[in-house]
Amino acid sequence: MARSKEQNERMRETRKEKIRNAALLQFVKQGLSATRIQDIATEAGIAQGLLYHYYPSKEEIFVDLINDALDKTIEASYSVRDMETGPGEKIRFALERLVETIEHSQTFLDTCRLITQATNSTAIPQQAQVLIQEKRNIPYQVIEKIIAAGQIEGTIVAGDPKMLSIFFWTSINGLAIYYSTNNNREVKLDYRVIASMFLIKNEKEEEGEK
Amino acid sequence: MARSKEQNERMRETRKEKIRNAALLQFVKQGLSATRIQDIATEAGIAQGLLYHYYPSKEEIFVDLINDALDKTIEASYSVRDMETGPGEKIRFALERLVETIEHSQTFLDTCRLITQATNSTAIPQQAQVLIQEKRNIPYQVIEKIIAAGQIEGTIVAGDPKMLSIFFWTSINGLAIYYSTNNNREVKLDYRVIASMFLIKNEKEEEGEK
DNA sequence: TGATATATTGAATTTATATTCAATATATCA
DNA sequence: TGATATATTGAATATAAATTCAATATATCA
Repeated sequence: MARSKEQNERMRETRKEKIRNAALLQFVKQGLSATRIQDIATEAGIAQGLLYHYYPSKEEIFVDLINDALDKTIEASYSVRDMETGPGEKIRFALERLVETIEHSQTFLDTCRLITQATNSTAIPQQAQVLIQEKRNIPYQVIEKIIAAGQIEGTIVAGDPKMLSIFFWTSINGLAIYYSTNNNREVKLDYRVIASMFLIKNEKEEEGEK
Repeated sequence: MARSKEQNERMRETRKEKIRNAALLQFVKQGLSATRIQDIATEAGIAQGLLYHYYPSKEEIFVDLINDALDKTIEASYSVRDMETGPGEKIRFALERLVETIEHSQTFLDTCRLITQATNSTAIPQQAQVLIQEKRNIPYQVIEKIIAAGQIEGTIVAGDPKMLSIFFWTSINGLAIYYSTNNNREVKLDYRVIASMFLIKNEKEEEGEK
């Protein structure tokens, strides 16, 4: 016998992650189809042959990445849902954090780009399509419920919660997509502009700003 | 001599347009790289060989399509700029029309998707990259100016006009991208939700709605 | 240290797609 | 109608990328 089983497993997983990171970079820049195995291998600093010891194809890497990306957005929406505050404050806080994240986290932008890319293409693996089908709507549903609760609470504007949830996520996603190619450091984003679509204006707070 | 020159030119242009339409459909569904010449030819109902009589490559078609798409969005923003109303009303009207168009025009959704795809990929022809560089920001600048004028007029909220213009277009684009794969007919979109990010609330109008 | 399992490479092969091209069809005008 | 230019096809060829594989390197444990 040579190496211990667990040690091997760990090394293997580390290397796979290195490959996934390299692939993510390339997929986000070029898209799945335009990315060649060679591109991923070069980015990861390995020979293309080695890649096949870890993944049978670039499509399999894509499936792993899409799964991770979808889980991340679902987790983020759950952490908002589980906050110990009222629904209005949840929406305010979530938008504040999301806008901040768009400005500062390249990983978040990559995640948004990958999901948008996958959602808008039929040229992706069957497995990825299934994952999107299963998971994509969860964040929309989570926000929809918070908005409905906020309307009862009296802190969120009237209107179909489904529609408001669509506006919530499409604004954030549109912004992330834009920022991923225009890292516009001259402009500081104010999340309260987006928040004003959802939150009923509080007279006192408005006074405070002036 | 066989056929008249002009007649030939017209026929040629008609056929080229048929090919462009087929290519647009495929590019929007699969992206540039995943679309094969054969896909476009089949969609257009011709043999692949014939395609080369009209375009030297799929990349050339893509450049034509991107140019058209960019010109369309620029034209749309100019028509808003040239309206005979105050800036606040321009923004309100533009959003009303844009949301309506998202709900009803597949062509508009395709245009948004194509531009987003091109803007978010380095795997597109050099020429397309140049066109995007040159033309992409024009609609942002047009809306920025209207917003700045609206702030002076007193109908548009305070805040960096550049930032507000980014929120304007990224919200619309995010919505269009979402709608192009989720033609959610159960939900009727209300443009006033987006408008509330930009327009100062008019007490009288609000009363009217209740 | 040597036996063994796994990692790693890059060239050889396979497969997919783009591109060319010879053959044929069709439309127009004299 | 026949001469001519252009349209059209699909098979032949070229090109690019994916995949395999034999050769070699490296790490671990007895």
